[in-house]
Amino acid sequence: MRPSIKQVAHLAGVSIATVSRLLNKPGSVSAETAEKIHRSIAELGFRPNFTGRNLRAGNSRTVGVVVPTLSNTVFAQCLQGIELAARALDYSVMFTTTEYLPEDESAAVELLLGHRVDGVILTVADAGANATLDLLERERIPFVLAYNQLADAAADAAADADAEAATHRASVSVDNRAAACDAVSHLIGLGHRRIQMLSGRFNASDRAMQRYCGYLDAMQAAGLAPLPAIEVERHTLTAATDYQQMMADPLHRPTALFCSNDLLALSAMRDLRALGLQVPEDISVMGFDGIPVGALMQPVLASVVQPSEQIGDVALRTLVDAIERALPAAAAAAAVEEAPVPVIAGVRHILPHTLREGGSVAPPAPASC
Amino acid sequence: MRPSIKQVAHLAGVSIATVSRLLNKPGSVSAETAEKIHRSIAELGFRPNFTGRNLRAGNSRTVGVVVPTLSNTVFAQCLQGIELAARALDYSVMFTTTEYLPEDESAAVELLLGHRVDGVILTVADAGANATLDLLERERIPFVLAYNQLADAAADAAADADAEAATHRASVSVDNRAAACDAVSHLIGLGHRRIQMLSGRFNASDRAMQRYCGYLDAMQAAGLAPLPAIEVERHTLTAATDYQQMMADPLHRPTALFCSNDLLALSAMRDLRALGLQVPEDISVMGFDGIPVGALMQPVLASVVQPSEQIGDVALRTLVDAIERALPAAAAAAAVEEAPVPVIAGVRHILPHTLREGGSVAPPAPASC
DNA sequence: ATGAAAGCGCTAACAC
DNA sequence: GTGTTAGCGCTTTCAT
Repeated sequence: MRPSIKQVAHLAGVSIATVSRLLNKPGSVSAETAEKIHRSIAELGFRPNFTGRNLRAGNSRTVGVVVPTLSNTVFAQCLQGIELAARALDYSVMFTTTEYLPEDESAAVELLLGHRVDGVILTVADAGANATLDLLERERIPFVLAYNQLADAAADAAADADAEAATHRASVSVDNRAAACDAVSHLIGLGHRRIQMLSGRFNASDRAMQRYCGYLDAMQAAGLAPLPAIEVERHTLTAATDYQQMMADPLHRPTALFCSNDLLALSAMRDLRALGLQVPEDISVMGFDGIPVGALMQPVLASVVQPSEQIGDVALRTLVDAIERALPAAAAAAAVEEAPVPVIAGVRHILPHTLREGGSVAPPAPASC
Repeated sequence: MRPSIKQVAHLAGVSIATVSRLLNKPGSVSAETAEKIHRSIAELGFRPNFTGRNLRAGNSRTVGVVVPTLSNTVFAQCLQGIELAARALDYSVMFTTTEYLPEDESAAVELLLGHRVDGVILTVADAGANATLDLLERERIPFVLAYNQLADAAADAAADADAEAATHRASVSVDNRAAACDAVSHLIGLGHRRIQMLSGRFNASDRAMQRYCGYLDAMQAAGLAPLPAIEVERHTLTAATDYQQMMADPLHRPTALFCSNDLLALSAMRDLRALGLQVPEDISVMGFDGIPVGALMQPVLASVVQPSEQIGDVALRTLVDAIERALPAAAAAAAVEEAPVPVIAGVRHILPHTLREGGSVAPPAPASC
């Protein structure tokens, strides 16, 4: 076994309480005993065991993170932001993936709960009706959604009583609908009229639907006929033959594609090339996410840039805020035998998005208009 | 406070030991008590507290992961592989980043050690002489290196006594030197003779140096004059004016660039375009890593493909092997008052690399030969 | 300033 | 099959 506070105390000839005190508030022990203890610690190579500390304290200074996958740069960057911020605040990060499987969301959270994380940051398939979030709420574990964008309080109030709870939930995201609307409006401004949205599965990502709404907003505002979105699985279109046929027809082919994420946009560009189409000459492609490699490509992928690392950073700081605000509250509540309310009251961070212009987007060819 | 095994026992009218038994080996309690206990668990929403379990058991079923950054897809994929494998084996993952700062490596590991992780997977700047690895070894915490490639046992034996220790260390990687040699040989086979290596800082990544050695191997085997590598910071070359001058000169300009990683290759291609050079017509570019987006680009980025997710998978399984092999050993050793040896004896996994051909590489223009 | 002791949640002997 | 008890490493009253 590794040396514990006990061996240190023994070697230094003091009680374990004194060692603990030195570790926590060094001011409260005399200089000479401190000296002795420090020597013992060094000699034994003692390192405080967080497990013991956590058990005693009832908190772990650890947050759990649940994202769909790390294959999408967006989530990797977000996790990066979370980790950086966590380290700065002296928190540790326990990390899990769901592979976009809603049933894995609960399993992941259950595991984190078993580890007694102090809070959770997650990106779920659908933040609207989500058993995992209900679980978190029931357990009164602070959590913050990343990328999932909660409906605003006004909308909630108009809805039924269930929505009430959602009002208290926290999320950090861009305004997906407005951002998508901006992107599509940009295409319209360039002269495009037949704009097709290509989207990840709506049931795998509520953002996809929000972005489609933004597409509808822009089309309708311009008096254009919106098209139904094409939902695509696994970022490859090669199997979608109906889609290929549409693209093959120069008369009905859209002049611009708006993709619900950059991976999709990149794959689409690859597929379009395979079909013999040039971007942007034959068709423009606009992405969403603004992943860094998009800017290295030729042509540069035009895209809505989300501040992913910042989303992680803000999510973590919001979460820690809630955790630490809950601490005194919990103590007070315990005194009156009442459940604490560590849920985060309606913090809906909307971070600014930007439009990255790029060579993948250009005015439509005159013939197409 | 959350319900503990104690409240469950009380509500069910049994002792805490019985509850614990039901949780661990359900066979050992009678059907009716099991029923009662299950009801109490459900009623209270009880969830076993790993902290208590870990404190008692002395292990945490948690592994620590330390990588330089998540901004590089390679590490994100690796972490993905680790997480998947960990979940399958019922382990949790605690994750940290070093931002390529060697001094952060130790800090990260110290923190993980405080959490009493059962083992660590890490990618360090330099696996050769590394205080962090020495610490891990001293603490007898199993660890596995990912991407860092340990020198082989034969080389160690020839070296001094210090190298002995390294023999027992585990690593999972491709054969960086051979892979780089393959890549450069491919370029040579295409007719290139002036091949320039562009590399990340040697002191930030020992792989960079190993890959440079592979470059040297290939050049020398072909009887060509190797060029010193150009070390580049932060994946952008715009500041390196001497480099720009070299590129501007069509006579002395290399006909091919071999980059120590794909991000660098992509940045280089962007910079070459800015200089008015065409890839591959004016110059070929070969990368290393085989990040997925490379295959979506036009031209496709030719690259050495590392199986990053598999590296993570193998690293985790190797680690867990070592952890669980160490358990009985530790118990036995404790009996005879001797230190256990959970270090992993010289497991050097070399995973196969492949060469992804792509349009970024072509034979040199006749004039350049 | 320091020590003694209780207890956080859990498991594993050891009784019965 | 079940209960009693000790103890994992730590913090924190409460004494002194």
